[in-house]
Amino acid sequence: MNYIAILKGKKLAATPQRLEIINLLSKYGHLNIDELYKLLVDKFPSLSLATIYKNIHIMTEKDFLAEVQIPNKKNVYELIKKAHSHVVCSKCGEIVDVDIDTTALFDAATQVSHFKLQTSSIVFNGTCPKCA
Amino acid sequence: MNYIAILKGKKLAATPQRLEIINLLSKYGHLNIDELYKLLVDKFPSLSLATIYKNIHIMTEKDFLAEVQIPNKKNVYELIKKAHSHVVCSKCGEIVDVDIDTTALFDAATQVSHFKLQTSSIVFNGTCPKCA
DNA sequence: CTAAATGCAAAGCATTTGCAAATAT
DNA sequence: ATATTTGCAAATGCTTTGCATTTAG
Repeated sequence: MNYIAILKGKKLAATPQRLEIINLLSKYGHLNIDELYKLLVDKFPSLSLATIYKNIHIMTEKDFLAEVQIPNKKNVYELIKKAHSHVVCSKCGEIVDVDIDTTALFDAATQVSHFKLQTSSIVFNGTCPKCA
Repeated sequence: MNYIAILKGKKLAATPQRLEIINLLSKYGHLNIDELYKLLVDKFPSLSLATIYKNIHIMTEKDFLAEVQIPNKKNVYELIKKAHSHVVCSKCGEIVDVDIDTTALFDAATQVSHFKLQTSSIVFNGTCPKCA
């Protein structure tokens, strides 16, 4: 994946800080602001939290990243991918992407609410195999 | 519904502030902290935001209220009821409860993740009939 | 009467903003 | 060379905390 080209396609400068944020999200899947900061300071000792916030914000706005809200936890960020749901372990905090078919649920919610539905945010809470 | 008895059953004093918070949530369904404050100050001119925060916190802890996270909006609170999903209008912000069957989705998520799942948080985003 | 809750002010975090210096294109 | 980004410090906004006073049981 050529992240430099993607960034430029979105009119964003391919700075080392940005590329490393992307690499980390690609490697770890989901990270919150603090986790990103801790992973980044080694490489960029002068790194400012403000830079992370600004970058997360603009890359989210340009639909390159997505924010995921997990109940009772800090927001985490992930690279944009095809719509999917999340499963969270309440013991260790691990977050897993799950690609499950939500069309029936959309249909049911549409019937009950009479809304025109576009997107969904679905988070399951439970215990992962390791913690079980 | 006798809210005084419910509060006492949970070892919480039935103060006028608490009872009015409950009445408002019962009437409006979902409210955020600011909305509650604005609706409460008329009746309690000396009301402090800290009181609302403390009450929301303890009543949530005692499973009398639930916090609902809506993407890109402030958290709202509702009286505890049977598990349900939420539908939000992206134009006017209206939030509607929908009681839809999520067992198939739980099963699918369990199969994919191998987690033992307990709860889910499901929020749909779309346009309500009035705004359509 | 005593235990809990309220209201105020101060403190604590997370996030945003303004701006000068540095960097990317 | 110009526009964008970075990093710092200050500011903002939301939530929590400590404590004296008031209220509920």
